[in-house]
Amino acid sequence: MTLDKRIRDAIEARIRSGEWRPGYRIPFEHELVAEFGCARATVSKALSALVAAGLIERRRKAGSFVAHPQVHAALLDIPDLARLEGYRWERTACATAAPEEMVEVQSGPLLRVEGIHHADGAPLALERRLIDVSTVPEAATADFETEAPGSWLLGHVPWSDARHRIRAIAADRAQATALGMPIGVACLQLERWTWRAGALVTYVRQVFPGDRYDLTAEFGSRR
Amino acid sequence: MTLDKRIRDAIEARIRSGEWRPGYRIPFEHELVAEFGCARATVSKALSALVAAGLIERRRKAGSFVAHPQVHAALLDIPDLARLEGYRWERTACATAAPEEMVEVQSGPLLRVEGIHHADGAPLALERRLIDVSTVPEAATADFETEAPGSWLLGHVPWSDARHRIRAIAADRAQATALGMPIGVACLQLERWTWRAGALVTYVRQVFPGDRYDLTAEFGSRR
DNA sequence: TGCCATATTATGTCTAGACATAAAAGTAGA
DNA sequence: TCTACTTTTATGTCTAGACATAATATGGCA
Repeated sequence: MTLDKRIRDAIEARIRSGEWRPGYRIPFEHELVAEFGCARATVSKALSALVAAGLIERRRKAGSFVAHPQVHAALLDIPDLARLEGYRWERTACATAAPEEMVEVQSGPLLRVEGIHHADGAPLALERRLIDVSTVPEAATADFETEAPGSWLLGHVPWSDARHRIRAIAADRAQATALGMPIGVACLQLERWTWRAGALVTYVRQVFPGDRYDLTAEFGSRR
Repeated sequence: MTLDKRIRDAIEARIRSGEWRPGYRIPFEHELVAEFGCARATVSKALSALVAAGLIERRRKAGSFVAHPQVHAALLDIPDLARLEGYRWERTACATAAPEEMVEVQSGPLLRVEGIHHADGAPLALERRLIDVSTVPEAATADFETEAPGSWLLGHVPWSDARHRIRAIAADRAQATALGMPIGVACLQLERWTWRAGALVTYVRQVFPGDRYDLTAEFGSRR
C-alpha cells in the first residue's frame, strides 16, 4: 500500500462513514502533512485523487471540503425524481415486506414504500422502494407523506455505492393502471441497489413509460 | 494553460488523430522531458492523466503504449456485439440513405447497412447503421458481407467520442418479424452517435428484445 | 458604516533528485 | 539448447523546497 493511497483511504473512510458530512472542511494540507509525516506533494496527490473521485472540492485559501453528493451520475443521466420541480409524490403503501424481487442481495428487515411521481399532472414514474431498516433505523419512523423516500434518504445517508440495471418491460395490469396506460405498453425499468459501507441501504425500482422518457449518456472516450 | 496539460494535450492529439495507433510505443519519459524541457514529475503527471482517461497504458521497463480502444464504456455496460463470440452478422441491406431518424445531427452522404446479430441461433439484436462516407471514405468500398460494420469501423477509426440514448419501445411489424417475436413486444433501443474530431463517423440503432437483454451500470461514487 | 487596497494563506504547479520495483535483456552454467 | 542468475532500465513513489495564484481576512480611509 503506497502512502498516498493510505492517506486517500483514511479520508475517504471518514467521508463515507458520515463522520465528515458534506460541506465539512477537512484538515489543511499542512495538517495532513503533520499527521502522516510526509511531503506536501504526497498529500496533494491523495487530495487530487479524491477530487477526481468526486468526494471533495478544493478551494484556494479556503481549504478542502467534503463535496455535496449528487444523484446524477456523471456519465449516465439518471434523473433524481425527488429533486425535480413539479414532481409530486403520492404514497400508496408502507409496510414491512419480504424482498421477493431482490434475490441474491443480502439485507436486514425491509420497509416497503410505493408511490407515483407526477409531472404536469400526469404520472411519469412508478416507484417501489425497499429500505433496509437495520442500515437506516430512522426510516422506520420517517414521515413519507410529506417527503418522498428518495430525497429523505439523500438527507440521511451521505455517501454510498450503487448498481443499476436498466431493461425494457411490458407494463402489467397494476403498473398500467397506476400510470393510466394500456396493459403491455413498453416501459423503461430502472432498478438501483444502494449500499453504504457494504450494507444495503435501499433498493428501488422505477418504471417509466417508454414514450415519455429516455436515458442519455455521453462518453468523451474510447469506442 | 499549465505545462502538464500542454504535454497531455500534445500526446492526446497525436493519438486521437490516428498518428499514434493502438499499441504504438510513445516516447519514453526522458525523451518527453527533453522535448518539453521540464522535470520528469511533470511528464509523469501528464502520462498518469492519460492513463486515467484510458488513452495509454504504462509498463515498467517497457515504456508507455497507446491503449487499445474498447467499446465497453467503463461505467455503462454496453456490449460490443461484433466482438462477442457466437454472434453472427446477417446483412440485409446496404444503400445510400437519407438520415430520416438522425435529425439535428450534421453529416455528409451516408451509407446505410442493416443486419441482425444472432446468439445461439436466435436473433438477439437488430441493427441499423448509417456511416458518414465523407468521414470514412473507405466504407464505401468495404465488404460488410464478411465483417460486421461495427468491428470494421473499430479497425478503421481509432478514437472517437460517443453519445448514447436508451429508451423502451414496442417492436413494430418489421422489427418483430426480424426478431421472430410478436408485434408490440417491449424492446430496449440503444442509439449511438459516434464522432471523430467533430465529424460524424456513424449512427447506429440497436434493438434488443426486453426479455433477452438488460444493461447494468455500477457507480462507486456519489448518490 | 461602507468601500477599497493590502496582507495573508491554502492550494496549484513545478523542479531536481533519490530510491524502489518490475520486467526485459543479457550472461553464464548445465 | 535450456535454465537460472545478473544487469539494465523505464516507470512508480516520494521528498524538500520554490514560486504562482486566487480567495479570504484585515486595516485604513471616506
